[in-house]
Amino acid sequence: MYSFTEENYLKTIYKLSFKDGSGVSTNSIAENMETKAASVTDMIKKLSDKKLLKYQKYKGVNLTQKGKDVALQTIRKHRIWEVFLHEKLKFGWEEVHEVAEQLEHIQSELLINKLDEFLGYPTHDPHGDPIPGENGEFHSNAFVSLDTVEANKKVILSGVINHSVPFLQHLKKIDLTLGQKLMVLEINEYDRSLKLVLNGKIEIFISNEVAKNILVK
Amino acid sequence: MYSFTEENYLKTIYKLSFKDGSGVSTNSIAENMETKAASVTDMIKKLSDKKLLKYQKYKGVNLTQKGKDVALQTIRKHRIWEVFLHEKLKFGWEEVHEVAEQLEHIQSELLINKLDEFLGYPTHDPHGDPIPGENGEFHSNAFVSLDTVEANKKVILSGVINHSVPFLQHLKKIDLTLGQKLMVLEINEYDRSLKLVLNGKIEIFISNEVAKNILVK
DNA sequence: ATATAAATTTAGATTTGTCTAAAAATTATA
DNA sequence: TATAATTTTTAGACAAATCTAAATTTATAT
Repeated sequence: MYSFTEENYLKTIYKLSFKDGSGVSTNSIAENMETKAASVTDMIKKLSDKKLLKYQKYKGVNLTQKGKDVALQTIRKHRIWEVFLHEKLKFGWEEVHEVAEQLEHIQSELLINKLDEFLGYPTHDPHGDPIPGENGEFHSNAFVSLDTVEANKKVILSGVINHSVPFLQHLKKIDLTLGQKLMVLEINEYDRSLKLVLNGKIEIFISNEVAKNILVK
Repeated sequence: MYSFTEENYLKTIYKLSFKDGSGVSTNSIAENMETKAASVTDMIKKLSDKKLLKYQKYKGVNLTQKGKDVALQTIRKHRIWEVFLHEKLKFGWEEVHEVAEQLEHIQSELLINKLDEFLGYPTHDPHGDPIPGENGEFHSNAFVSLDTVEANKKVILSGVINHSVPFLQHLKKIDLTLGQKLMVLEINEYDRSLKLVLNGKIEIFISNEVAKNILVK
């Protein structure tokens, strides 16, 4: 239906429309896709012709409903594959993204629906991001970042903001994983670093930088 | 490493080298890949430049060891994915091929090895075709076609020669599946059609045309 | 308000894989 | 063996996605 490249553009524009607001700029897309602005302009014209987005010269782009649907289905496929890689094939959560970037473009409705069923209809991927439903519905999860949690409150690690491999590796190293029960024991006023208790046992320290990028509920 | 298209050419040439013998012809490749002879000539030059095959104008092609390796790894991936689709996602054996044609091009050594482990290192795909090992080793299975089996001999359905969807659907319809225990009860001299016993219970009739395309051990 | 900087688009070229039509080589046939 | 038929290759073109360099538009700063 849509090419590998078209799906990637739509996915990127969809994500940027939250970060950048409406009217996503050519340069912003180019940076995110690691390509040149001229290439983006070309592709935008193509996607505009296909009614996947609205485009006015020099004014940036906005996805149409059709464009959003394609983006959401691609994101859905990506996240379902991530769950498969993590839960069934035991990939680390820092390893799933790269392979899912390829798998998300496999074209087969049947495949993704059967995979979804096989995995027990997961609602979140291994980074805590919600998985859109078949019709694009989102279970928006009201997570808060760990640096806003008050002391002595018990929470569950439910997601990350920073998805980079080094960050995820660091969390793995200090034994922080999704679903982990934890409690903020102490907040250092000076640098807003935290002392945490994991599973009511081990105590660890984390910087504010790390806390800001962890989501809990 | 190699493109989707390059892998498909190598896979096709590899298979044709058994059917057609050495010096696989341009036309033969074109027919099998549903493309034109001129396109094949172009691609052959490219693959030859990359030392994946030996090519002499008007004389057909032969894969180099490097070319065979790529073909075998692609076939390995294809068949492992077929096992996954059939065993875990409950795809019918007539449905697995099409999706596996896409999945076989996902580039990740780690993925295919972890998937292989997850599936318990299968040796054959859902059509009974052997799965090459990581180093391209084949467990060549000495199956025989059902039309050569003598009466009253117990055998196990171990593969098919015809891989077409209609044929596989027909076998499904008459309850013949891989691993099925069966015995030839009677061979009709006139048309060489067979009466079979399945699992020592049900009796069915099959034509010689069907029997020729079933492999047993 | 005008000059300068930054962002965006256009023009023209490149790569990959494909095609059609024509030419050349090979094989089959009379 | 000469001619016909078939196969294969070449030449030239096209679509998708990309790029560089130049031109144009918009934003910013004095």
